[in-house]
Amino acid sequence: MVKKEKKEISIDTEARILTAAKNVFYNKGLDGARMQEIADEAGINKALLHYYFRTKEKLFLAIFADAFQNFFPKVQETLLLEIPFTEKIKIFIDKYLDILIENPYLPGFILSEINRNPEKIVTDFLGSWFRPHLLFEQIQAEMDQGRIRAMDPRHLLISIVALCVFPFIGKKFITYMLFENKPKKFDAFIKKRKEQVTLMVMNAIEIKESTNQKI
Amino acid sequence: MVKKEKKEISIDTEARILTAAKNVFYNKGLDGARMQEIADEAGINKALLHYYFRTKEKLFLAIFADAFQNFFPKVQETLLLEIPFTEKIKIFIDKYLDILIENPYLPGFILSEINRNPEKIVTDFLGSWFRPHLLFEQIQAEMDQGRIRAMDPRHLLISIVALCVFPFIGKKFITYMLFENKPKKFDAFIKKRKEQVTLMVMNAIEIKESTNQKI
DNA sequence: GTCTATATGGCGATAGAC
DNA sequence: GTCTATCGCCATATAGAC
Repeated sequence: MVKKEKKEISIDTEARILTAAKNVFYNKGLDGARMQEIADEAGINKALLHYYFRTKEKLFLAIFADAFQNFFPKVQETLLLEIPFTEKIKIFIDKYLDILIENPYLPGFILSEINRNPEKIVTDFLGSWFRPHLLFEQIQAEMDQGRIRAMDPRHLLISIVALCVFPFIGKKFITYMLFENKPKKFDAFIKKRKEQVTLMVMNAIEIKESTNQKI
Repeated sequence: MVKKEKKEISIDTEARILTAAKNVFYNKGLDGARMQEIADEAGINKALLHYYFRTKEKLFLAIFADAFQNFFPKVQETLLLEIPFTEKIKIFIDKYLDILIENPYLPGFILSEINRNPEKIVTDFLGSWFRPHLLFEQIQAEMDQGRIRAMDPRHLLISIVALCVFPFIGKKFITYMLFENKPKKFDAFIKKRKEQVTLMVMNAIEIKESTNQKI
């Protein structure tokens, strides 16, 4: 099963471990993953795993931290740009979906781990720099000036994230149920999703003069 | 920790086991759950667990099947009603969110288990009766008759589900980040979400005569 | 049905040769 | 750095008394 070809010099064992661990942890989660399986997939043995990363927990943390730090900063980046609000939303959706397309299983992984113990995740990874209220203040200002529909800013944020991220969280199931279990069909579907989400969000924040809005 | 008061006649051990198992499996997942913890929470011991449900796997399946069968039929029910389309959507969102409010951790539980092995879940639980194309046909008919905006029906379905279900999937994290870790604030927020989601979806399917829609 | 005690196996982790 | 062999624990599961 595992290709065994002996290497003259093992150049990047650590990299291969990380790749293998990523695969296994993403699919099985911390509890479901087995060090043996990671070792197999990396083409080495368990002992060597422990030589590089002393414990399973530490190996997992390396994977999680990497995933987390490659994800949230990129996402937040757009939100802090000093550009008109609707432009910002459009760019955000565009970039956010690009990131997700590149890392389709990342949200499910982060989410499942966050739900294990949110406090630890937040204090260890988010504590210092995640600033939703900066965004909320801008949204609030837009509403005060009557440029977008009045609503709880949190609804808007959650809705945007939901529309973007949900298809990936349920990717396997959705692919199975709606796309004959053919990932290519799912991917094609996702490509068209940017416009759909953008349109939906723009409609949601737009103020309709003709009707009496109830909030 | 566990209240030990000896019962004269153990009336409903099985029910207590199921309740305990549900709690533990919902929070820890199949791999993370411990039979000892379930036994403790049910106020019995491990041996008795195995007396009622021979294996951990079987106990888990009992919980999962129950969750699944209490969820999907209720959801699908509304979708098959013979009523005008926009009415249907509104009722669907209303009932769907009611179900979710009563079972906030159910979607995360089902989702994580589905992603473990989608084929098995689908063949064992969904195979026979889940009929998305019935809904899709109605959506298509509405679009053909020009009553709603033209789009891939799957985008619409996924968007509605996303808007409803996502806050619950990320409940712990969202509560922590946006509601000072106070579940009551999250609940209050969710109560207002029905209107938000309904409004958003209605705007999304509405045809605007004034503008040239690009799909 | 319910318990205590124990068997069995698997997994994370280490020892130690090379 | 990489391996083989093994330890020690913990979790599922069973045996058997009551």
